[in-house]
Amino acid sequence: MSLSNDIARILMEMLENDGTTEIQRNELAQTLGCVPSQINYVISSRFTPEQGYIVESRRGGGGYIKITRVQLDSPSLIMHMVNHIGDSIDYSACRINIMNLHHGGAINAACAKLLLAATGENALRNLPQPARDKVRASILKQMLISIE
Amino acid sequence: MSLSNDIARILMEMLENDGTTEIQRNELAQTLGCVPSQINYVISSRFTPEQGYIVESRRGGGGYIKITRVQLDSPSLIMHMVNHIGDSIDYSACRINIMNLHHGGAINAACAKLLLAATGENALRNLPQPARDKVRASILKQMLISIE
DNA sequence: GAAATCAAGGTCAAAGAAAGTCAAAGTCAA
DNA sequence: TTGACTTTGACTTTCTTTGACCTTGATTTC
Repeated sequence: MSLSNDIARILMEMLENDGTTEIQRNELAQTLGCVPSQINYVISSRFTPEQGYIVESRRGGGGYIKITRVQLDSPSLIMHMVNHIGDSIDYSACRINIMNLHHGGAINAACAKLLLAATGENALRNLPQPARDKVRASILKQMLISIE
Repeated sequence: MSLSNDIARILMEMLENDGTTEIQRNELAQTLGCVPSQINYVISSRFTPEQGYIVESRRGGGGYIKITRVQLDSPSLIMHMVNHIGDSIDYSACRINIMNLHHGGAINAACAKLLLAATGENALRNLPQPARDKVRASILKQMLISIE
């Protein structure tokens, strides 16, 4: 199998315990005998919000990469939505989706308000159009995945 | 873990009691086995006014460094922050501000998580740099305004 | 009492230690 | 044989560590 798949499998195993893991990129690359940026490739291709992961990192001395699997408890409306957003979404579709989540009981009113504010036309006003809907999709996904 | 994080943790512990502590820089550096200016680095990167600390010091014989956690008050803190964000903000300043609101009791944990997700580097990844920090500022303000 | 000395803390820039980005080159299946 | 996915490595950015030198306040000396 491919190197990327191996790395992905290893990361999955690390996540098995409590759904979270913290690695040193260079160290892991060393033990796997690959180039460090390969780790980034694996993460960006297989540990995305769509696949239910949150990734945080820090550079410099003592730096790290932390991966967290979100626990999809119920047949979650939220994950379903994350997977249907695609890489671009306009304001009205976004709004409708957020409302649906709210009415479906997946998110409360306060949360819905924040989602609407973050993805609204005002917030993204200074972006020209192809970019605006892309960023909106990205923000929406990151926010949804962060809701537990 | 990094030396700086250790020092920060130790200082936090010292603050736990009554929110204030007074250290001798050289002495602390000695017991930690680090160079004295490292203490300054930790303080200037993690105990700033932005993060809710006041630092006072005195040189010369009997010198000291005193750190005080400032008591953050009302949710009008939110409006104050909105007014001081400006039209551009980088990720680390943004994160510090959000944490600050959270620790000050102006927003709860769920809300803080959403703010962090919406303004994080992952969410804004596909924007090039001057735009990224501008959009971040815009999103942050819209979200904060929507809260109260 | 002024000058010298000692005892702190402050500043800054260079070097080091991570992680991130990007594009070129390789692979492989349809 | 083209297009998607992988692999690699050069270069960038961010955060940390270190040390040489500076400033300030207290104490001692003359």
